[in-house]
Amino acid sequence: MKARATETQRKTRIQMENEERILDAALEEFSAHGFRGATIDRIADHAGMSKPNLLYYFRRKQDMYEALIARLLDTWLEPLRELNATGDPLPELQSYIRRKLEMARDFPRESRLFANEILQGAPRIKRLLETELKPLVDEKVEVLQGWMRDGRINTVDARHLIFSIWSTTQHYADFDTQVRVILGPDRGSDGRFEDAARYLETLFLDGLRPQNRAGDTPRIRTF
Amino acid sequence: MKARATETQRKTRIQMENEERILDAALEEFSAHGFRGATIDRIADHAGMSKPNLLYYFRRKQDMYEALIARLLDTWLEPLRELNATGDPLPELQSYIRRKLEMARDFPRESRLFANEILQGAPRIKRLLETELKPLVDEKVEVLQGWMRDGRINTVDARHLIFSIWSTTQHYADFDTQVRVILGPDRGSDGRFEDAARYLETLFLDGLRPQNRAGDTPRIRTF
DNA sequence: GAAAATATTGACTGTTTGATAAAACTCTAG
DNA sequence: CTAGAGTTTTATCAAACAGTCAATATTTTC
Repeated sequence: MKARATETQRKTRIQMENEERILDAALEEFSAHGFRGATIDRIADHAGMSKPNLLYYFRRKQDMYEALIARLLDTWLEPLRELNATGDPLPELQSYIRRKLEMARDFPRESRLFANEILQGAPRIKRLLETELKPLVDEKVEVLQGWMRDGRINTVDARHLIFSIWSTTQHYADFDTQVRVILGPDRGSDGRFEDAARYLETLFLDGLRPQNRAGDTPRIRTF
Repeated sequence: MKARATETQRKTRIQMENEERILDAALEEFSAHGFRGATIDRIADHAGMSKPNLLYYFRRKQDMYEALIARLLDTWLEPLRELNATGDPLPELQSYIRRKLEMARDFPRESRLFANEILQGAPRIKRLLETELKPLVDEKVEVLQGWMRDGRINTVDARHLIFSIWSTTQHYADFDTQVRVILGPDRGSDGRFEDAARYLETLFLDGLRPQNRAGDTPRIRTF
């Protein structure tokens, strides 16, 4: 057996296939039960593989978890990275929100994995948050504050603005169960996310105060 | 020994004290690790009590969990219950947001316990959500829609509005670790929550679009 | 203050869990 | 085809785990 750790990139077909299957199963379990709540047995089961066989590819439970976290964080920050300082502020923010919402729709397990980790105090990724997440946020906060100074968006606390975009969008992945209970079965997943996108657009652009700007047609009461 | 389950309410001093200590320790563990990740040993440790002694008061792990959930949900829904149909819409919503934010500040462990449960698919409280949470939300959605019909608040999807209030406020409890990393140590807990309250007020009332309503003084560019 | 009710403990059980060792099997490059 | 690398399985282990039980200690009640 060759040491897989040292020989970077020399991976068998079987190795690639199995690691993929394992990580998918691990994502399922970790995102549903957290690190401590997930078990190697269940992950192996879910991957259709014996436990020792799984442990041949990932020697420790934590190795799977770390592999998942590593590939996650990069994808996770991509939408924020794309926030373009030279673009128009409102459309930029709108498409940031849309991209985050799409990630919640398309990668709910990843979102829940991340939520689980933070919820439990981020013991395994706090360092990463400080070195990867914080600098990126600081950079984008500068961009937002520039827009505010120029009067191109309302003046608010930029960091809290980012928090509110994260929380509102990720809510649809992390609290999916609750969302379904409240919304009922009428509208499928696509409908839910369309409604959410429409709502969030209004919230972030205009808020809840009744809109009576110049140029608006007066609201008509229907009885 | 008398059966404690049948004789409702006849509780010893020691019983009340110990159940309190146990539930506090259980809250600590469950909120940090989820149901499966928490262990009776650690809860007993944290409560300064032997495991068999703890199990004398709560025969099964699940009993502690259910006791916590039961007392939680009622408190949790109180702010929404207080939303007053006959009040002024914007102040009513503002104080709902403020109350939710105060709960995130004062009961972060409860918030995380709830988040953990939902995150894991709410296997133990889905029924409760349907019988307690949904009807209340439906009732308040009516109130919000009434306000919208009367043009007293902007017209949006009322259910998603509620989601956004839940997610933005609970974020400060559930994602506390991440929030601290981003905000740094400069501002203490009180400052964080003051800033959050101020920001959320602006977001929900006015959104991000630059405010140029009649009566506003024109923004002055400073170079 | 003694009997009855309640509370606590130590020793234990069966099971699950993370992890290892070595034998057996399978694939693939030459 | 075959030798060796790569893969899978069987058997196993010690620790952690949920939960039980009977014996002991403490508190409450009369």
